Amino acid sequence: MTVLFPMKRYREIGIRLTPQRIAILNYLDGNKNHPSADEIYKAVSRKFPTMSFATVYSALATLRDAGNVVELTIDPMKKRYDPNTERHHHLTCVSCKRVVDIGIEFNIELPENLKQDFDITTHHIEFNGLCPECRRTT
Amino acid sequence: MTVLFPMKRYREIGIRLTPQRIAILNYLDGNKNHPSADEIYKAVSRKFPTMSFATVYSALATLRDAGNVVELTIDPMKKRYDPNTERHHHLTCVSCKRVVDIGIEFNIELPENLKQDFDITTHHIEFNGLCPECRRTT
DNA sequence: GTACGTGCAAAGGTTTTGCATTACA
DNA sequence: TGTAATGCAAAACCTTTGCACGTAC
Repeated sequence: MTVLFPMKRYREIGIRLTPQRIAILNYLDGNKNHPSADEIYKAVSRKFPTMSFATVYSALATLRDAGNVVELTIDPMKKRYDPNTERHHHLTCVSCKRVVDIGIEFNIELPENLKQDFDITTHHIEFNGLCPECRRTT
Repeated sequence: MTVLFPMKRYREIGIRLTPQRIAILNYLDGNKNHPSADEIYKAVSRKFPTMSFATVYSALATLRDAGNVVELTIDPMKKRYDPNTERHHHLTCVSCKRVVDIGIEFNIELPENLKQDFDITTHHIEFNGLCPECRRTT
């Protein structure tokens, strides 16, 4: 089991590195499944039977505030977490319901009158359609 | 109180027009506030004291399936409903938390290799920033 | 040592479900 | 009249909170 994330960096940010948080970070590192808090809890508590929901939620909130995970609002019923903090977009496959990364930078050109009215800092595109796997088998 | 939506159309679609549904449709018609099920319940039950949550939820699910309202997944804690079914985007104001329509058609140009991999049918852009009102007072 | 994280249980908020009753078409 | 919607209550989910205890720094 390799610690793939920069532990030193978390200390610098001021985040206390507890075994539970290390386990969560290890689980999330490179994870492309956009897991929910419950899925993270289930996975991590396999190796950490005493871990509680409250700890997962509080750890995720801390990591979110520190900018180390992104909270996704794609699923209507629960939050999902993405360790990839670089700007990217998501496709929800209407067939298998999976959430797939779309790592393309689109040129969202705002009309001048809109620029004058709104002060837009970020944007996130939610695509719906078929993922490559489902497209092949349909 | 005018019935502003095409009642005949709902009959044609096969949706039964109950007084409760008419009240919900009247409340939603032209509504730009993207209300939650709870807000819809509160507003409609003022005129309809016997109305229950279950009725609101089931009516909204029916209207969503019939394509008459859009279920928005912008708010992490609850679904919001939009009677505007034409394609448009949304800005969540980081200051007042309001959800504002962005009625601009952006040219989301998909790269060729992406087009070959994915079969994308729709997209929805979530903007974050300041709405015109909050921008003025900040 | 101290501030902060953890674990447990309980509560809060949103949505769904089961079932008897009511009413649209 | 028959099928579908309503109303009520309870349950199912997801998330948050309070508090005593434990631990990273």
